[in-house]
Amino acid sequence: MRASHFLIATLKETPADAEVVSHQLMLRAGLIRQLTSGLYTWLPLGLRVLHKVANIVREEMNQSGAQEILMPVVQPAELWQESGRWQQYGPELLRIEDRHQRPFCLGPTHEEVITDLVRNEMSSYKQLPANFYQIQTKFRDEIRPRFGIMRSREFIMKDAYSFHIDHNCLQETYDVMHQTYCNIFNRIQLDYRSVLADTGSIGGSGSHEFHVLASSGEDDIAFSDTSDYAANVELAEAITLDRRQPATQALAEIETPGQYTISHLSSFLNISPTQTVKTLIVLGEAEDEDQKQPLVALVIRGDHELNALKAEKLAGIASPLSFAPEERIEEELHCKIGSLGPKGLAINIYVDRSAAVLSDFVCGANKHNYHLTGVNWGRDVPEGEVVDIRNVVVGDPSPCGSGTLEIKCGIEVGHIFQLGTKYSDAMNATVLDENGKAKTMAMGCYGIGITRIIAAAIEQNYDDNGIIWPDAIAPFQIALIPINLHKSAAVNEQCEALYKEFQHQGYDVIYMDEAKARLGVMLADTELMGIPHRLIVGDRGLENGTIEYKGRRDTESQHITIDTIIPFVTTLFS
RNA sequence: CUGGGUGUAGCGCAGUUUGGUUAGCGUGUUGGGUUUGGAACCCAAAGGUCGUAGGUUCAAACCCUACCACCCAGACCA
Repeated sequence: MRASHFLIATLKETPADAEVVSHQLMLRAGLIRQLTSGLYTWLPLGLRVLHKVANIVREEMNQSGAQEILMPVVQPAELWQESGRWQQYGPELLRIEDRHQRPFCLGPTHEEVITDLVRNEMSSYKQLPANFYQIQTKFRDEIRPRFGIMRSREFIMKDAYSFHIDHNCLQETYDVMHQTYCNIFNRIQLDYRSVLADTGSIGGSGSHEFHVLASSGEDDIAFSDTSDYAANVELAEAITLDRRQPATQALAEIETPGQYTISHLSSFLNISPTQTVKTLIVLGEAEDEDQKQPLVALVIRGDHELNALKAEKLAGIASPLSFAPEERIEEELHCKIGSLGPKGLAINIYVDRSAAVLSDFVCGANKHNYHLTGVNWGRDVPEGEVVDIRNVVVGDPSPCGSGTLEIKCGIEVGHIFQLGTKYSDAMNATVLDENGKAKTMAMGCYGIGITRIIAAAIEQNYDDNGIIWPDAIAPFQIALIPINLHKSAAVNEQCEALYKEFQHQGYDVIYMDEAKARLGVMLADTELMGIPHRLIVGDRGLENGTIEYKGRRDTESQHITIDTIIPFVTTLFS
């Protein structure tokens, strides 16, 4: 590509409304422009990257045996009513009507459409397993789009859906997809982790997320420092190896005026927050629809955080988890929120494992402005049911049994699920089995955020001068930069020859062929755009028979003799 | 949705407190000239419904009212 025929839309200054690095650099390098909140136009440079990522995903998906299809963005409401999600989905689902006032939606995902297709087209177990995928635009009316392309409303996703006669077959495809995803992220050269994940409202039995590690990530990932174990903090099991010690103190009630938080309380008493517990009151499940939801107490160690996802899975606790209103606590427990404790509570009590091994601890006295010290389970307060309801913290023992946990931020770029029969049941998607009986197919679904990968790759690869693309997804592999093009016939001739040769050999080259462009501008632009390899052709070098090479991450240039430049470039990409 | 912030030239901003002639600066753009190994210099020029609508006033970018858009935090979210 000649720069004279290519929109180089670089910006010298950082646009004011971009906060995270990838968003800033995507705007500055001229990859995207914002149309309105959460909607972006892909400029020529950005689209090149998009295509490279999509092609890698496509190649690996094809390699895995999946078949590419393309489904509509606009979907009829009937299908969503059939699966029940027309009601379940909130305002995130953008609903529209056609000229006949027939209801449609913009697809945030395609389970319904694919299930409808497969139930119509597939009739025998002999056709299974089958895995269909598409690379296509999705629309989710996010409450708050942010971080540019990272969480936009419209985005491009690779989504695949597999169909199986039984769970074993599903597991096999799931494992193949897990490996395929590893292949994809390896090819793009991202620092990523596959982590155990929550299946969320989509249900099913198994799920992994793929996270690119970056400080701007919105998810927290816990890892073992000595094994491969990795899990989303939402899901990571919190283990305690401590044993409860025998009681040594007597129970005492002390006045603690104004001490309503753990940090205030522990500095007031000059103790560690790890010697305290906090009691959180949440809503339970009502026995009848018209009955009030009962209150349930959750007790965790003072320095720990409640994990809502774990808590709402416990028997008798309402999902989604919600804290009890203060009025109900005061009314029914006769105590304000800063002085709660497990002592004498006439409601169900769940105690986190780490809180359950404490002895001689401090907790609220259920009496405004009073706390108890020297508290011991069983002797002073009911034992409660011991469960895992807290977030893991750095230094916790890894649940895999090896090493301790570290926590890093991750950007979710892929997610694979075993759906089971949730959609095939609802939509009656069956095939005949070996006995000629109709059998509901088991399903898996597998997503990759194509556009999000681009932002994630930048978050992981940039410096003060701009983006540093991994070779596999760079918009151009090589920048060819002439010096004094308008004056030097030798430079012109050499560049044209090299440009033709690179094209002939199939390299993506951006030839900075604008006659009057200044060197500094060309260097700054190609660095900002993140072109991984750069060749400079100037009279000075040509006189010595050399061309200058510099890799985007290199600190020094190399002078390569002209007749070895092609083999030299070949070795760069081998 | 709640809270905070911002809307003035393509981009980054000043001017608004205390209303007053022709709305500025940097950068970018166009034309001309001098330059040419890291965003160069000189000259000239184009480019503005001051977010929108209404109001106050002799006079509004500036004061008042309503609305809209975008950004940030939270909540929410396969």
